[in-house]
Formats: sequence, C-alpha cells, structure tokens
Amino acid sequence: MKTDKQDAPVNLLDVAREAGVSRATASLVLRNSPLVAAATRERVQQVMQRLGYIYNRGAANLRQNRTNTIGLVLSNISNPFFSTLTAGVEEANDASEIVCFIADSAESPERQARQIQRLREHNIDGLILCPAVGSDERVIADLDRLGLPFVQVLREIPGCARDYVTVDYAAGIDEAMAHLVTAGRRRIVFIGNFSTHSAARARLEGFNRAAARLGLPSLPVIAGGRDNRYDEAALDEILASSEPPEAAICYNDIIALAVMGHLRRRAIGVGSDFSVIGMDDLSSASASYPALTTIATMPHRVGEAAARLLQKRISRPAKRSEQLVITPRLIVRESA
Amino acid sequence: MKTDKQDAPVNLLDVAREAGVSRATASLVLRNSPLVAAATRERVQQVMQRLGYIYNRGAANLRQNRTNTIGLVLSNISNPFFSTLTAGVEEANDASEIVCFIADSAESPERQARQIQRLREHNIDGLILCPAVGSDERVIADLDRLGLPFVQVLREIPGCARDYVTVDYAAGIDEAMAHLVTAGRRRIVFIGNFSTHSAARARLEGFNRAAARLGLPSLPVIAGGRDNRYDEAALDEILASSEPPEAAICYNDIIALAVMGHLRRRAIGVGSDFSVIGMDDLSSASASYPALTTIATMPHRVGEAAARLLQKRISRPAKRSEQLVITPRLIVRESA
DNA sequence: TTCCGCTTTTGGATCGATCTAAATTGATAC
DNA sequence: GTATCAATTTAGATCGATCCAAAAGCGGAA
Repeated sequence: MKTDKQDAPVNLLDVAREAGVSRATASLVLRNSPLVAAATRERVQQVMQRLGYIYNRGAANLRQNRTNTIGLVLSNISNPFFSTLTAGVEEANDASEIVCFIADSAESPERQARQIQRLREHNIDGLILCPAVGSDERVIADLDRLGLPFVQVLREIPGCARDYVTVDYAAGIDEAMAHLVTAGRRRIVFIGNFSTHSAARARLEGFNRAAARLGLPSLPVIAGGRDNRYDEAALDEILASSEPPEAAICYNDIIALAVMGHLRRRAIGVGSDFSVIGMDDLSSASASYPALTTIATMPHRVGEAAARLLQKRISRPAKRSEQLVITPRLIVRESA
Repeated sequence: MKTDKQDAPVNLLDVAREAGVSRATASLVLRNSPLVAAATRERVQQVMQRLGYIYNRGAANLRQNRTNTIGLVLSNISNPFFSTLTAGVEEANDASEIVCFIADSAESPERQARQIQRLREHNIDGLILCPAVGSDERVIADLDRLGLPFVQVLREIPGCARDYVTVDYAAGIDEAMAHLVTAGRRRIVFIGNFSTHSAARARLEGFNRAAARLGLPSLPVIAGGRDNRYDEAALDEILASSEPPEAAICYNDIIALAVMGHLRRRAIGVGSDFSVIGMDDLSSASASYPALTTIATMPHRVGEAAARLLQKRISRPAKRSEQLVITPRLIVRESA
C-alpha cells in the first residue's frame, strides 16, 4: 500500500514494478502508444489509478524538447481588454493541454526583458507578446538568439515582419467615420493615446486617411496621456473655438467614457449635440449612459487566434510568417 | 566558439569545461554560494556571459522540490475584478522571482479539476484558487492528497478553515447602508448574484443584518442570474408596488451599472429619486453617469496578499492556517 | 617533515521521465 | 526442428541541473 500522503511520491518505476512491467512499457502506456498490448495497457492504467500516480511533466520535459507551456507577456493585465484576450488564449490552450504563464510588463521594456528571461528559464515552448511601449528590435533579436517561437499581438515592433495578430483599426475607424458623416457630422476630432506603438499609430493614421478621403476639415488631435488619460485642456480649448467639433473618435472605450463625462459637465449633449465613438466594446460600453457607440475589436478572438498561430509556429518553426488581421465591427448605440 | 544559435544549447557542463572548473563548482556559482572563491566566481560568470548560457530551471526542478511556479485558477478571468487581482498576484510574484500559471475555470468544477490536475503535473509549488461555483470539499481533499499548498481567495469552500484571503463584505455593506440611511433612505433592496458561493452569501447576510440592525423594512431580494444579470422583471414589479424602494445595493458594479440604465429607462432619477450603490470600484464605476457610489473591494491588494500568504504557506507547510480579511471602503460619488 | 584545520573544489549518484536499439515472444511457414 | 516475421517488451543511456561526502590545496603549528 503505497498510497501515502507525500513522503514518497509515486513515480513511474513504482507503477511499473507494481504492474510487473518495465519502466519503458509504463511510459508507453502513459503516452498512449499503440505498441503496448491492450491487456498490458489496462493493467498498468489500473495500477496508476490505484497508486494515485501523478505524471511528472517536468521530468519528461527534461528529456523531450517540449514543455506544453507558453508565456503570455502583456503590457497591462489589469486592462479589461487584455483580460478578455487572456481568456481567449486560455480557451485555445485548454483544448490542446497547454498551460500558460502570465506576466505583466507594465509598459516597462526592462521588466519585460526580465519576464521573458524568466519564462525562458522555465523552458516555455513559445511566447505571445504585446510589446511594452519603447520596446525595440533588440527584443526580437533576443528571442531569435534563444530560438524561441513567438507571436506578437496588437502591437508590432517596427520592421520585423513576424507572426502577428492584430485588428484592422483603420477599417473600424473608416466604418465609424462613415457612420458619423451619414449622420451629418463633419468636424470630427481624434482623441489619442500617449504613446506611439504600432496600434496607436494605426488608429491615428486610419483616422487621418479617412478624414482626407471624406474631405473633412482637419482638426488638431487631442493628445493622450498615460493610464488612458487625455488632454482635457486641449479638448476644452477646441470646444471653445469658433468652429468646434461635432464628434470625437476616441483611442479606446475608457477614454471615450471619460470624454462623455467631460462633455456632460460642460452641458454638451452626447448623442445629440456631439457624437462620441469609442473602441474595443468593453462590457462597460453597453452599460454607460448614453450607451457608447464603439468599434468592437474582439479581444477574445484575437487571443484565440494568437494562441493557435503560436501552436502552428511551434510545430513548424521554419514556416513562413503569418499576419492575421481581425476585422472589427461598429456597434451603434446611443452616443453616436 | 560555441555561441551558435540553437542546435546545441549551452549547458552547465559546457560552462564548467570552458572555465576550467567542475560542473559542481559552476552550479555553486549559479546559486551564489559563499563557498566559491571570488576569483573563480568571477571567471565562471564571465564564461556564462560569453557563451550565452541560459539556466535550465526545469532540470534544477527535477532535483529540488521547488519550481518557483504557482498556479492561479480563477472562476472568470475576463472579469475586470479578477484581472486586477491577477495584477496584484503578479506584482508580489515578480519581487520573488516566481512565475504564475493562469487558468480559467469558467465556473465549471469539472474544468477546474482538470486545470488543477494539469498544473499539478507541472509541479507548481502552490495554488491560488477562487473556487468555481459548485465546488465542494472534494477539491480540498484532492489538494491535500497531493500535498499541494493553496490559498483560497474571495470565495471559500464551506467548512474547510484554510488559508484564505477575502474582503469584509459585511463591513462594506454596513457602511453603505449607514450612508443611505443618513441620506434619508429607508426602503432599500438588495440586487443579488445568481449563485450561493461564500462571497454571495456574505454580501446578502451582511445586507440582512444591517437592515435588521437599522430597523429598516424588509423588502424581497432581487435575484441575480449568470453573467452578472439580474431579474429585471422582479425589479420592475417592486418598483411598481405601493411602497417602492428608494435605494438599491447591488452585488457588484456591473449589476449596479445595468440597474442604473434600467432606472433611467423608467425615468427614475438615479441619485435624486433613487440611490444605487455598487461593489468593487471597477474603473468604469467612476466613469459612469451618474458616477457610481461603490464599495471598493481592492482586488489588487487581495491578489498581493494571497500571493504573499501562499509563499508563507509554501515555506512553512505546517504553520497554522491564516484568514486575511481586507477591509473595503465606501467611495461616495453621485449615484447615492 | 608531519599534522591540523580551514577554505575551496570535485566525482558520482540522483531526480523521473523518454529514447534507442536490441531482446523476447508467439505464430506461421518451410 | 528451424527460420521468418510481426507484435511486444525491455535494458541502459540520456536530458541538465543539484546534493553529498570526500578530496585537494594551503598556511601555520608542532
């Protein structure tokens, strides 16, 4: 009776002995090899059950070159957008028996480097990375040197052309702008993000191109700050100008909700006098008042796609790199 | 020149050979042992640097009985509350060089069991668990059988008296009720959650006790549904009754925001005619209109505390179990 | 020179699985 | 009775670190 608590964990050799086979055979049973005879398999499995055997994947990993673990390094895990993305990754992983380390770079390239190093020591098979603001090609060079497969999500380190899952922000903004113009709005401002990572750039460029194509007057961009703040003074200034804007497209929903509050305090009717469109479709967007019209960027789907792409990359390290672009959708509610 | 790409990763033996010492000495350098002479340490470290050596923690783990990994199994990772909690766990871990597996039980005890089993195979040192609805003492029994240290967060499997970090919901609700009564509200309803886990029970009981103590009339509880829905029809019914409520305390902010929308559609002035108080203080609470008064449950702090408690438990498996209770704080805004 | 004690270094076993190549078994054919 | 062949099983090396007990180096005292 070796079903003790923990003094001596049951290992494969114990199982083999008890079942009267060799360690090698027991190992084959573990891996569902077709080599073992049905009767033997049955017997070994019963012994495993009886002894309460627990597979030690760590030991197996030492011998194989896969661990069935991946890393997910995000720039800010407390952002609801990223948590939904994480849930998507999780879902894809759960199906393939992969577990996921999570790490938060908190937008610090140094911390990000530390996290990646640490994960690497744990022999992750691959990495899903949303690069911290300020990351440069050295990150990619490091990953290459380590031979670590990776997929970038949402943001891309410029000029590296690797596996990448993103959202077609420009298309979403096009749709939003078209919607606003149809509703008769022409003076539209963009309220931005503090940084210049690829996602921020794509949104702003998408905005500028759409404005140009639609022949809209060009207004100054309202700058954003850290932690989803924006330049309130600049917004006030432009609102007080002789030709104030009639609508805003915001970098994301968090900013859009704040902008709505700001307009309300200035007694500007959101939805009537002024339209506001956000981006992401967080759950709080539908619960706001007025309910926020927003560009749904479907983080769950992004996460799933990234996890699957990473799995492909891991199994075929030499395959051509792939860029997946999720098409967002405008969700029209009351704010525009 | 062994600085190749990946064909043959550099291991400790390579380093030792190159530095002209034994594998054992190199290992001591790795662990900063005071046994090695300063000159030797220096030399070995330089060789490690030069060869681009990467520590293989997996190999070390096989020999030691620690992996410096923990598991975090949550009931719903896309909930912003839990993502902030995760950030707290991360922060405490980062400081102690621990990495964290994340898993989402999605409120399914079966899936939860599978996740725990999987993490166990990866030899995690411990587990932070927010038990899925419907989990029973078998989960605890399993963990005990595996000798796996764990800490429960926010919810507790009844009658197990183990390490546990939670929030004093009753105290928060007391404060909220006192605030309402001071403002002259007496007919207060509770709008609940669908389930009966310990956190849901604590909130409801806290509400009932406070109502009794303050001598308030007792109104029927509005039931909640899955995914933070609630029984809208029941709310309408009670609003239409002869003595309608003047305030609501909601299970959480997500429900509170939805309730505010509902009241608005019924032309009931939130903050003026009717007070609404939520719980958690999600970032969307301050951005809502009217800004939501809420009981801040400080998930970041809960996460940090849980991670630290787990570390204590891991280093001293036999120590007395500890229950940590975070005291919430009422954040008064416009909705009440 | 020998011996002691201290600091530093080391060989070899070990953790628990997988991998490889070879051995065993049993059935069938000659 | 022996050879052939496929289906099963196995011994032993291996992954890359840590642990232990023992060895080596070395300065000073007897």
